[in-house]
Amino acid sequence: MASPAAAGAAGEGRQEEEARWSWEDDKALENAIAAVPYPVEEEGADEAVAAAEEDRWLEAVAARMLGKTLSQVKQQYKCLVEDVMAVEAGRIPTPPYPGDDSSSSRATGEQAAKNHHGLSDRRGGFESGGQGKGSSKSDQERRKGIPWTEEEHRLFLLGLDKFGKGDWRSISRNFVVSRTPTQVASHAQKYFIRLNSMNRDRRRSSIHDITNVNGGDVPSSQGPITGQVNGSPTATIGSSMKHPPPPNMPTIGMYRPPMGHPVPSHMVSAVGTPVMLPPGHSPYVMPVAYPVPSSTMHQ
DNA sequence: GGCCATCCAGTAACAACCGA
DNA sequence: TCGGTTGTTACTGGATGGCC
Repeated sequence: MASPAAAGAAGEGRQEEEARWSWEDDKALENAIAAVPYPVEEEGADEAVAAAEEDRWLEAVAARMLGKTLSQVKQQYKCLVEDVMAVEAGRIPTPPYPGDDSSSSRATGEQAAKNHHGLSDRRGGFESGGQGKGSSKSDQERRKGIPWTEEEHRLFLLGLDKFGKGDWRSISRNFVVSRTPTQVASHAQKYFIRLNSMNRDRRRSSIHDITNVNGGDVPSSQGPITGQVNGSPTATIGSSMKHPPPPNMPTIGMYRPPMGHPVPSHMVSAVGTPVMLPPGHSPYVMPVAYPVPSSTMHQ
């Protein structure tokens, strides 16, 4: 690494600061990005105008970043965008998802999309490994479950918020791309069962205790998967929360920049959230949420 | 319009894992 | 060791689309 002395007086401080961009800083940036609505880009808008809009947006984001300058935020944001675009272009491989042995078969958005192209069902044999109906129990050992990560569960909640209960296919395709619709449905089943039993007595902590994308706990207002939620099929996380997150604690889902905008639509995952990894990890991308270009979305 | 095939979501049962 | 939690699988029934 270049020494601060060699870097020159002007640049060294900045570079040092950037080198110290911590996980907490990333988290703060994520929240800031989520909190500040991205300017709506009008069709046919001048590029200069769009750039100015983005500058203003970045200023607003930077204003929320205590201890970081505008240039630092811009720099970090730029890195973020470049990393994500690099991954999208295939220049950076998506890292294997932790604990997911099968990620090799569905780690990428392309493969995930392929898996979900009407072949995701057991009839279509999406599990090329062959544990569908075709293979008997005796033939194939029962597949060990891959625990859902907190991140996946949050994405699941976001998908639930966006598509509502029942559209597991869309949730799988656009949010939890590392899971099949069947898996999402199964997870949802457990989730709602858990929610239902929450009121009685909570015994052991569970990933299903996370009922919003901020990781907070919300009194159960969800109906069981077997019934509708308060009479509304889409009355789910976020929109229907009894205790919506305060303005200064934006949910990831709130960050929904307009589709097609070059920066946000690339730097964020399909869930509309910047994907963050701890410093030192390269790409700001986790296979679970990336990439799902809008053009590949169906339905 | 009726029939058929396919897709898809929901559900129950099962097995593995884990904590008290 | 036992019971709770979780993920997977098998099965069922409704919805949808194509064909006659």
